[in-house]
Amino acid sequence: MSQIFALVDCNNFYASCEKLFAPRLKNVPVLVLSNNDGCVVARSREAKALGIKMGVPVFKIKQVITKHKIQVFSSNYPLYADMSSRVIHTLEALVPRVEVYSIDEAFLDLSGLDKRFSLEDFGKQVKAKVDKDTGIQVCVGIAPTKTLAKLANHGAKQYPATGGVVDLTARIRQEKLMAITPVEEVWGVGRQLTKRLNAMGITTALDLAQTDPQQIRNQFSIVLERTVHELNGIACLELEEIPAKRKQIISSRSFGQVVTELDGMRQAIAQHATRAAENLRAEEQQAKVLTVFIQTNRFKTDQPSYSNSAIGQLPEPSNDSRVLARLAMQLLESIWRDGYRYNKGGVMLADFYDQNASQPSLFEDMTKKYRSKKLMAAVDQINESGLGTVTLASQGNCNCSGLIPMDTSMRDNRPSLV
DNA sequence: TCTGGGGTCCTAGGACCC
DNA sequence: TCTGGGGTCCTAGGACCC
Repeated sequence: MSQIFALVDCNNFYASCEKLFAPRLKNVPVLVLSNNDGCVVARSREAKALGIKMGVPVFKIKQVITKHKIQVFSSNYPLYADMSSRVIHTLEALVPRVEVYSIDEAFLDLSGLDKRFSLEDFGKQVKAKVDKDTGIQVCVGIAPTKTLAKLANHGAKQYPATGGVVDLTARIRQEKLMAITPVEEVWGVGRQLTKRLNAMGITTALDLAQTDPQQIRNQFSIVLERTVHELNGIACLELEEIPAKRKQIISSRSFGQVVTELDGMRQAIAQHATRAAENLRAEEQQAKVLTVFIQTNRFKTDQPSYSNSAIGQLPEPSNDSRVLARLAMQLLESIWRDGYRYNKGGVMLADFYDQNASQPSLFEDMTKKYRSKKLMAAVDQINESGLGTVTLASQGNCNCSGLIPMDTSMRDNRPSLV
């Protein structure tokens, strides 16, 4: 049986979330900014119409913001995550198989849908139900492959006459849409590939679909070859209901203020190590490899630049904040150089092991391990309870040792941006 | 003054083994 | 005398995604 996928994508998600809770923002251009309010990461329909581009630094569009009285918001991830789960909840009540692809997108499996219904009608029902339940507007793209469903969704967004739903199950419709869609809009084709494809005379999605897959594989990669197949209705990507375990966890951030002293950097890095460890424990995993990196502002060409990273291995996999923070501190010492103006730093964890299936090594102290687990569980519970916050002394704000309260600025569990 | 923060997969090349 | 070649693992870097 051939498959049918639907891609449901929330319109201007973060901006829409902000609008939901402020009726005064109806028909008003809205922007949502990245951490530290650096870049634009979401624009309402009205803001897009003013020509504001995704990812642009705010300071470059100050005048436009003032002139058009654009409403600007710092990002509020807990809100977006909450709205996202409400949307997903609605979708899961409508179809049996849902893949949560990102905070504002989900693939649905429509293969088993009753053939008496038109797919387009079903798409409209989905759209109406999400609107009714959550107030969020979505577009729906329907097609026999994920890549075509993405394309259908793009069409639904691009052309208002579609009513926000495009059914691309018929080949003739696929070709019609592909012929008028630039190749860079295809899922998996980014800036670099676009340059190379254009140079070969491939400018539309249809051009790409009609190129020999073997040639694409030879000149590019197996990834782009799969894209060609998918554009031709041959599914290479399956619906993935159960998210794969993460293989890497990163905690990093641009600093609000430039850091010039090792002490300040120690606090920041300890904080990142702790946050990464929290995320690791939430996954019930342990890490064996930790990387620390620090860098100066790459946009400032008038001051000396420096960026470096150091990788360390633990003798045993761990998700104990204290163990990971200690290693992070050692690694930081090894790459720290005085005399630079640092604006970013972070911690990466890798080489994961299942916390519940780990083999104790010959020399491992099981009592210590058990205590560590109990302590970390208690810390996480307190931190989640909202009763207060417990942290490591190295994270700053106190000169005592052991576990202490800290400020909450970095405690949010932020999902990835759109 | 002011430029995000996560993730994934693939490939190429080197080390090493037999 | 004969100095190969295939497999695997690891890593760095590049490309993509949201």
